[in-house]
Amino acid sequence: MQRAKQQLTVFQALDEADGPLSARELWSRLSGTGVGLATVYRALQRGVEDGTLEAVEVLGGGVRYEPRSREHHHHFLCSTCNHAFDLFGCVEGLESLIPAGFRMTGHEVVLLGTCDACGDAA
Amino acid sequence: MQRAKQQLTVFQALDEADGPLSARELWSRLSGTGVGLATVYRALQRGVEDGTLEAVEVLGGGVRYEPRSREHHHHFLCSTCNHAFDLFGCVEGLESLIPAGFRMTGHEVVLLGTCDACGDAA
DNA sequence: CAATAATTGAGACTCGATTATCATTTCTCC
DNA sequence: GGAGAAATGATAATCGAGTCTCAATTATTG
Repeated sequence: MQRAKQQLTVFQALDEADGPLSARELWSRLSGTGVGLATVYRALQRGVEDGTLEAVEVLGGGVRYEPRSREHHHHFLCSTCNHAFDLFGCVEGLESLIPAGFRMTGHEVVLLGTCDACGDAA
Repeated sequence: MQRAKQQLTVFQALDEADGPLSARELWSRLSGTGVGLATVYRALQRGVEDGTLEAVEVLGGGVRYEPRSREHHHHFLCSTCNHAFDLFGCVEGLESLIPAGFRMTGHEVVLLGTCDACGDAA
């Protein structure tokens, strides 16, 4: 076995998610599998080390993780359920914001609002 | 006196800053004034309650605060000095990112890179 | 199957951010 | 100036996220 069984479970859960997940979110999705929180953290740490996972910080939810295989994208944070969803596409006009003398190496865009499910419920 | 003296000092420091500051950043700028960390937190909390301050989360630095009086803007986070700078202007194409059924109420844009001072030093 | 190495879950532990406590100082209003 | 209320600074207490430890389980190799 190349890789430990429980850690594989963690990676699968992340692959199936519609957005980046925090360690706790991931763990709660794995309740029932008996996977321990420590194992979730171990899997995440290892994934980041191998380069298969990426740690992203969306907003107010600490660090979340997602497979690095995904294309460049941004996130939508639902202020009701606090879940981060992947978005596709990007924005324009970033360069015009950069002050003189500054060098930009990356950018993050987060949209805030309510997701489909939470909007319906309201 | 409408407002306590030390708390005023805190508000002034925030007004003079070129970007949002965390409680610690603010406190370290006030070293020499004898203002205690607890007072910084008290001032920030009160400012948010009155609506004169806004708590913003940029990235990886926890919560930072800035006067609510500022125009709509975004931030540049220097990955070297970890300071957040205010940017002016905004981006285009946000609406096209929103998935069907989602409602957007706000957005955040953060540029990452190195600031003028840190770029020169390198 | 035996010996060995890797993985695992539970819980203790650490660390930093924030809040609460409390004795002291400073205002405010007479 | 004096009484009472608000503010202050130091520090203890709290809280959550993440890490570490360790005994038990599971895989690997022969």
